[in-house]
Amino acid sequence: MLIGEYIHTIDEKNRVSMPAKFRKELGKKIIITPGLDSCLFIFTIKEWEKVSKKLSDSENDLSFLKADQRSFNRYMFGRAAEVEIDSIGRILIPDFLKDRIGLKDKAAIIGVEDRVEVWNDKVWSQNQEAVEKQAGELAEKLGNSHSL
Amino acid sequence: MLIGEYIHTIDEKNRVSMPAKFRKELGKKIIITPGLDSCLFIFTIKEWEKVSKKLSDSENDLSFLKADQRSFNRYMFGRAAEVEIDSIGRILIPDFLKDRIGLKDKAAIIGVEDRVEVWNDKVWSQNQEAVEKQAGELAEKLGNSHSL
DNA sequence: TATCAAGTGGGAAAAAGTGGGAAATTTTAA
DNA sequence: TTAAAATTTCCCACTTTTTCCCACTTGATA
Repeated sequence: MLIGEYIHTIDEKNRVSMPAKFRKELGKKIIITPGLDSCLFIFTIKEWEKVSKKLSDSENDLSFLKADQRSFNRYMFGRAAEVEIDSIGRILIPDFLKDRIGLKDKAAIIGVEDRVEVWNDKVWSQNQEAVEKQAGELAEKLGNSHSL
Repeated sequence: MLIGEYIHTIDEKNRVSMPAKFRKELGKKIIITPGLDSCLFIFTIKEWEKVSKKLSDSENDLSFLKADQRSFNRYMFGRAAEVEIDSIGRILIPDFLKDRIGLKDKAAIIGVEDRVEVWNDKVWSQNQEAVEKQAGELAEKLGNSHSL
């Protein structure tokens, strides 16, 4: 399971070290996509196959016939990248994804069960401060809606 | 799987480089057609066969009126072109397709699972900015309909 | 203090993308 | 029908980006 928070440098070549603790589970290749909220999602190939199967949809209709589907697919596939983890554990973050979440200098790399998230470190810490305050409320809300 | 965003130059001879990452999957010949939402669709020959079968199959459940289907098929088939990828990975975009989406200088070339889309780069980025704002909603909407 | 693992930085080689000239082909006009 | 003009195709060369490899730094451990 992927857990924990790591703050790593992003260098001028757009490289970031994956935390050593994540490497085994992630394997050699990963998929990096825009996430929801201002972060990126990193999936293992296996996990991505599950996700993309669900995205590409319904049996044998042509997915491009529905406007909503087109928009969302463009967003998730069009702005995704298959990335290799290099021999010493680094990945390359494509510019278009880096720009999307305002990455520079430092990235917060977060394990969230079966995926990894990448945040601008400042945004991450602000976000956490905010969540901290509501954590109690959130737990109750979730608890009510699907019996946590 | 075709994924990712690439911004490439379109030169005075109407040539554009296919992203190197797409070339293997696309093969030597491709079909380029007008797409939906001010872009062009590029299919592999194989994928095109699937698509055209589904579009022309009267048994399918496209929820189109017949007359509409005819019009749509004229649109997709009538203005499609078979194009070769040259020895260094470039394609030629026919003028009538180029004009249709206002291509000049820079093209955004997008992998969307099993097709490639070609956009005017400005139009693409505006489009994505808009989608970005609704991504959460869209995810929930699609998530409800087929349990993302 | 020596050693090892993890993270960071940078140079050199390779690959990808871009531009343009010349040959081949097609079109146009006499 | 032929020659000139225009367009298309093929090939080469330059520039930029990416990839690969090596080395340094830091911090934890024995």
